[in-house]
Amino acid sequence: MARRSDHTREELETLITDTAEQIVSAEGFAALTARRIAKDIGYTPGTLYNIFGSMDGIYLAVNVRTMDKLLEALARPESDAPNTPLEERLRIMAGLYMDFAHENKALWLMLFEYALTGEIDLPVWYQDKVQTLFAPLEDVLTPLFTGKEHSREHKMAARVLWSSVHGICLMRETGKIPLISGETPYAMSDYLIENFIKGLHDRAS
Amino acid sequence: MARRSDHTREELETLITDTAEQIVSAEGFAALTARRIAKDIGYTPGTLYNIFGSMDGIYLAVNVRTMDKLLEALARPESDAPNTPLEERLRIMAGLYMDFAHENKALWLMLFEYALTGEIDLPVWYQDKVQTLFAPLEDVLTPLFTGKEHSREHKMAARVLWSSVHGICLMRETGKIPLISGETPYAMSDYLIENFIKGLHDRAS
DNA sequence: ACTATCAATGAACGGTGTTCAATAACATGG
DNA sequence: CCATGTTATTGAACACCGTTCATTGATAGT
Repeated sequence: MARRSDHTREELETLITDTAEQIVSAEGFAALTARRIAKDIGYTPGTLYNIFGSMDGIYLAVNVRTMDKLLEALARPESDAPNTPLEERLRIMAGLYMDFAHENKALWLMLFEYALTGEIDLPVWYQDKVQTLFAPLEDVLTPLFTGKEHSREHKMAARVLWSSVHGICLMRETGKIPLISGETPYAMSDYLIENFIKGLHDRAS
Repeated sequence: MARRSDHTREELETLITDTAEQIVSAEGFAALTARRIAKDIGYTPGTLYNIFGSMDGIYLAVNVRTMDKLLEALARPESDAPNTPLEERLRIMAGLYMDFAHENKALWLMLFEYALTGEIDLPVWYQDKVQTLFAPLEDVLTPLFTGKEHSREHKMAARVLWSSVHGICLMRETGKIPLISGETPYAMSDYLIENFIKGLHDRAS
């Protein structure tokens, strides 16, 4: 039996989450099992259930961490240089998103595999976390939507753009919806942003 | 033992696919197991493996059928009325897509759950089937891209629009990426199409 | 040192996809 | 009509899965 005070409850939480994250990164979501995590940390599955209640709890913990990393990636300074045109800021941000998804493929896919699989409602704190993902995009779009009467449209534009880039990203990472030969997802997202923003400007004038 | 000539091999194929489709429709992808299908059709799991080799084969068979039904739905006459402006045709088609996803939620989700889960490459005939899904959208966009030099852009526009509507649709059906309160996915897709097409027209002029 | 607490265990349960020797239903030739 | 060969079908078995829970044993308090 493992020494009872080898780790505090908090230490175990992060130890389990760390290990889970590493397994997914290296071998994909399918390799993430209770027995595997337990083996890697030198405990037994029961301990995972003391801490997280179920595998779902572990999935959520890993996903929250992935969202944090994603938010960090989107805040990279390139997109914050002053005097950068709005459209280019958007292109950079979309690029950062796609880069992140590509470099953290398994973790990024897990974000949505799990969301799709689960039939039960996600906890509110998790939903709130998801909401925060839109903030960087909304910030970039702010100049286009001054005035309170455009608040709804502002939110909508952010979500529409987000969904769209996400859809393109899914094409690339799953490889199931085939890209056009020779066409990069970056070109596709640029094309989308270019025309969508052009349309938005038309409205303003 | 079931009478050996109760069903031909072909009959068994469709019988299994039918049953699998029905189980997913009624109870979701998670309820689709080999033993369950076998029980429903009065055979044993082994028979499924004689016919489809593995559960993957059954997943693919169901998905192909779903894609066929989707293609059929997208070809509904509403979108073919003459003198309909291109933008409205697009809005209708996006609406038909979202309607289909909503009315066949479990089957539609299965299309992507499976694609995400599987690590192995999909068979070519399946990839070809996926390709056909873009055709209706490409057809609608044809007037915007006359001339051979725009062939690539034509394909790209279709895929970008498709991915985008798909992303919005995912928001709605999974409920994980929250929609704005009071904003329908239809409004979002309309907003996307309106501005994207406006941008495309700018280019032309 | 004794005791009460409780983290950790490991066996067990009912499920999964999958394999494969045995079987039984059929088709065929004598 | 029977014997034989073929093969679809079976069901037990394997290695896994998430999850539960009585038992155990390390710890902390007295």
